[in-house]
Amino acid sequence: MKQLLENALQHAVDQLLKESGIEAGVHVRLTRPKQKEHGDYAANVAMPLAGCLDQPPREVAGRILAAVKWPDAVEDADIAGPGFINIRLKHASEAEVIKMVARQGDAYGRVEVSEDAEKVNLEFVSANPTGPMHVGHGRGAVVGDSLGRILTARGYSVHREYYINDAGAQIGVLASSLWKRVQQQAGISVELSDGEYPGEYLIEVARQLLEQYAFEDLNRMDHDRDVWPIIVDYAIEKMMAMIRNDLAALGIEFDHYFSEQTLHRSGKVAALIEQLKADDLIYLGTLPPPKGKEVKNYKPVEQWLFRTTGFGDDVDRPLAKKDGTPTYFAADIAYHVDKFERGFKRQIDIWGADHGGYVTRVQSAVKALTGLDGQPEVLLVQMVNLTRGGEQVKMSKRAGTFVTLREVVDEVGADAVRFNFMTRRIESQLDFDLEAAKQKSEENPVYYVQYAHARVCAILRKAEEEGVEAIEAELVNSSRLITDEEKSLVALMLSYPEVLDKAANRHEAYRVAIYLMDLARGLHGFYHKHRVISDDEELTQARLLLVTAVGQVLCNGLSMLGVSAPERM
RNA sequence: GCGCCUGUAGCUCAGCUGGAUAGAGCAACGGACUUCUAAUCCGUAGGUCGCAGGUUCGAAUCCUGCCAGGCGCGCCA
Repeated sequence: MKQLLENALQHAVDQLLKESGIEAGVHVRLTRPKQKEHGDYAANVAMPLAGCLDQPPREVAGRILAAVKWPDAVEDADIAGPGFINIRLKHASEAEVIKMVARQGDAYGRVEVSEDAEKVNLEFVSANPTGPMHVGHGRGAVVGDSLGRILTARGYSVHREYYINDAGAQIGVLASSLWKRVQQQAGISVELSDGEYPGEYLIEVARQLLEQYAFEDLNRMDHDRDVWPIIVDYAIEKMMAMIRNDLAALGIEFDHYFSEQTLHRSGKVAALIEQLKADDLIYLGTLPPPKGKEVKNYKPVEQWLFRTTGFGDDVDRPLAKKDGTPTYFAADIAYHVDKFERGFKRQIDIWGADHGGYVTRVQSAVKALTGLDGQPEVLLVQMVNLTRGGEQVKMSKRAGTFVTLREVVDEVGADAVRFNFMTRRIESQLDFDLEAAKQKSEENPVYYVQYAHARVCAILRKAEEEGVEAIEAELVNSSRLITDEEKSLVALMLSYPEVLDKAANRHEAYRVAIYLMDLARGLHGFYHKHRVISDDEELTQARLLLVTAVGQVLCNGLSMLGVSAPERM
């Protein structure tokens, strides 16, 4: 509908400009006014146009109105305020949305995936396989998963990937931590060193390892050549199993878990470095000491530096040590280039805010190597502060007092975790209160929305009990829906596809959550003011279809967030 | 010191590719269950949109400077 109106207006505007011999293109954009006296849609084109044409805005608006050919659904349009064009739709045609929802069901709001759908690689979570995920990872996971669902609904071909950092120093630390736990299990007295992973989860892993291998056998083998690979592989496998399991508890799955190791083993990282040398994109140099931050034992060291400054970065970035040992950055580039080679020209990465400093350098490198501009599109998700009853939950990785994502999901439930993480823009830090998340009030909006859905179901059950049989949707007289509450629900449902579209285009999945809270509010308000089932048969049928449609849209929206839509609460 | 993010009601947040009287919820106060679920609803009250300039017919929204908080700043990821 919005699109139709915009086209009609745009046509009139173009014509007007043509007549006046003005080249400048003015783009029509419609908004939904907050005040309903301002109509169903409003356009402000006359204002910017007034400047071009050197005429008062209201006069320009008049000329536009004279020239425009409205679609049938338009009741009337008038000029208001400083020069807004307010458009009113024939209400009956708006209310027909309830039939559209009935026809389309789960598909309402979605667009069909076409053959030539744009391929998008969506990388998220990518937590290091060195321990359990924390709530911060959870936020990224939920945001990424929901965005994936939304993009899919809006016709993109989405490929979900998890990048496993299973190479590098941290993996060595993980393995040595596990080895010590194994030794401890065997009764040998060793202490974890500073920096090794103290979490108890490794004790359990050590136990399992010893069920497969006798300690004596492990101890007899050559430590570096034979035992170490066993320990390393076992540790990574167990950590990833735990992570997948925890993600599954949130209803999150990936198409592909991409191993960093494979990039090294296949020689892609080494080849990348050679290529960069050949292209003169890297050079042996020394970086100045970082400013403002004390670096203990700073020593100027020669490294292979990537010329990212040529692509918009502040300083060149180290890619490998002098001896050629690659840094994680080299693997990271190889990974994104690999995505490109697999045909992904759109890459969306969801990272924690603490990785914000790496956006420019990765984009610079990707641009240098593939020519892609602004890829990957990185969404930085801000931190989560975990509180309980308003008190900060103290966490220390070192002390092992660490609240894991899994513990939080088990305590408050996946639906509450998911919805709460989606109610804020990713740019704002999020206070997640464990007590509030369990409470059943508007402070915990997930129940508010779910309750609205359950309430719809209750009405439909009641109708069935009373022997009221719903007639075919197309036969319903939707023009009976004339109260403010009904109109407001109709308008909200009409805007659902627009909300989804905006959420997809701007990568702002939280919009769906905010929308659902509005729709639920509309439903609750309607419920208290009007009865669905009454003696007026025609009205009953119209309202039954209305609430059925609301229930459907609530359900559709909740599915975008991976949250369930219960029929009873 | 530099970069990114944030600053809107007592609290948590929407509104931010400029538009009409800045919105919700919680908390406060007052009401609504013989009715399709009160996990709900209705009403009252609550604001120098961090501060100061600028651009514009019009600024919470864009630009600049400042203030405050978070994150980050080579050989970890």
